[in-house]
Amino acid sequence: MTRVLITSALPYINGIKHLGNLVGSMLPADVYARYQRQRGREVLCLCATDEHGTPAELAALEAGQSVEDYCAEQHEIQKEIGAKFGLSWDHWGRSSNPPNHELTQHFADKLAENGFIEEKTIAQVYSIDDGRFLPDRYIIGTCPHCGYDRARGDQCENCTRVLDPTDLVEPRSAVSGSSNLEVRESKHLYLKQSALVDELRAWIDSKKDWPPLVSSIAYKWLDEGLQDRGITRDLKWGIPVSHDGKWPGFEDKVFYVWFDAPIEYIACGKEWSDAAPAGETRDWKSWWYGEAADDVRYVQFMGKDNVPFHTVGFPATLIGSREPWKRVDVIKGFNYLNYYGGKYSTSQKRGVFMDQALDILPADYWRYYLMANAPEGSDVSFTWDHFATVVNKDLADVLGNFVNRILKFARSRFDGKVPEGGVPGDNEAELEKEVAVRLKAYTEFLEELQFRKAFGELRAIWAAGNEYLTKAAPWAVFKEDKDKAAVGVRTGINLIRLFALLSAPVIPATSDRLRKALGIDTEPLAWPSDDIAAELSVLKPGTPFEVPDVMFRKIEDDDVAAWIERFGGEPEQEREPAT
RNA sequence: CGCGGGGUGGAGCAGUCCGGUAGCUCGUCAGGCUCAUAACCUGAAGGUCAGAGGUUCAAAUCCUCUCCCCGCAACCA
Repeated sequence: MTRVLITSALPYINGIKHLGNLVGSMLPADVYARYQRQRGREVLCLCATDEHGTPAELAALEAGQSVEDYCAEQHEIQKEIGAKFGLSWDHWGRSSNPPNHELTQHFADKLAENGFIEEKTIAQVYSIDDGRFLPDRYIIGTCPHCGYDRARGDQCENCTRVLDPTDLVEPRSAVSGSSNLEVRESKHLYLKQSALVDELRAWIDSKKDWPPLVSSIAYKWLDEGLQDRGITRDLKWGIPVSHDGKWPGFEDKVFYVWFDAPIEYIACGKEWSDAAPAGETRDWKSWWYGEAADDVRYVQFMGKDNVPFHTVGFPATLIGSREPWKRVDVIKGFNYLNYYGGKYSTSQKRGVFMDQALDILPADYWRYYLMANAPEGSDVSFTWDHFATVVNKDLADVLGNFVNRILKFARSRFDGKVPEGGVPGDNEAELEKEVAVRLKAYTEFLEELQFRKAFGELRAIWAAGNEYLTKAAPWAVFKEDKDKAAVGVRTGINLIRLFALLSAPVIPATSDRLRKALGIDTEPLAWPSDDIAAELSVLKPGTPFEVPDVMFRKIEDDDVAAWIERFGGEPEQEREPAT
């Protein structure tokens, strides 16, 4: 049987992620993993914190902690929030853990053996007062073109011109503000991506089924000519370049975060193996290496900003190792979720972060909204109005209310048990037909990773339940034909079971509640067969059920107003004067 | 000419690869039902598919040009 290996772009350690990060990588990876598990496939879903790099060091500095303590703490915080969101990864790793050290150094060694590593000496800005080399963006000064006094060393945000740090007038450190800077020579390792262009192109050419967003970004990089890429940095926190007597002279350097972060996908597998409970054997290498991994289908999820590193950078590392490491089969890239058309901004208190979201409403509200409106085709704007509309209509009115209306009626007229009597007729046949068609489409869309369309079908299946109930109208036929009413109610309750199964990948907690109400929460969570008639008669007459509390509460106008107040909404627009 | 994505009824989107009377959700209006979270079901109104030109019996869909929005532009992750 095919095994499915799933990784999500690693969230950076620097603080709690916002909803854009969530919907672009971790959440779809989880939804897909849950779906595949439910299909009975063997799934390994991995994620980890990406902990190296300058921002981590600076965040630790600001927090007054050592970078080790800071990362350890943030790792746990993100773990907890991920769990609360129902993210069901099989292992939650750290790019700073020993397996990644070993593997990253291993890849560097292999690349060097195969002639893909080159040493170059480059000039970099060093801040004497900060005691560190500064990446371009951490140097600020006056733009020589437009005079903007807070231009960054890589680009002026005001006039958008690309800059070199040495272009800046009166440059200073963005860390301390110190202008005590100097240019120092520093020796670095470069990955000769240029030597791997043909192999990369041949590999990408073979991926006919990649989404346009992904292949176009990949080809763009290849077409523009791949530059060799520095894979080391002058930092203290990271994976040491010098090891086991290799790379003398690099004792003060670590690998660049973008070199070691994707390798953590593999190392995370090893962490997962190492963490196996007593009595359980986990073989990470069978997922990642050689012929043993031939039956593995590897799917990666990420935002579009990450695509180049996964289509070009990381594959170059794997190819250049000349070892048979598993390469990705399908990359699912996402556009951005914006907040009211603008970027999320922590400093301006605009946007919603994962912890705040859960503070407002349970995870399933967010999971459904985000996946049903995932930024697949283009960037998408989050607005509270839209969020409220989707939650109210789809979750509360269509799904939640369906559950409520059928169970309450069944409780008052049929004694809290699935009623017996009667045989399915035309209404049921029509329902089964529609559900069969939509289930097929839903399943195909999930396989194809087309989430918006998939959850459009799921919604339509929920709506078909209401449509059916209106036609069957058990409340109307109850007095003169109790058997007919029994068929309607029995079918309705079985629809709830079906909804619970089909909805589990996206709203797992709700699915649990529904299955608990029907007393089937201890059964394994399977995917329904295409025999809908059979699926709708699984719960036999006499089966007891409970009426759960309201499944989804409605979002009121007052809520929306309060959230806009709290998080910031649409920026005040200049109204055109009515002339 | 830096690269990519997008511009479809009031809002959000599908359809564009493989041309053939413009589809979905929300909103609006009307009707039905009254089991249910003022819910659900049915029907209707509303679009010259950013603009211009071209190919064709026929274009949202192919070609050319223009305009607008968003992202990226690789020592930021």
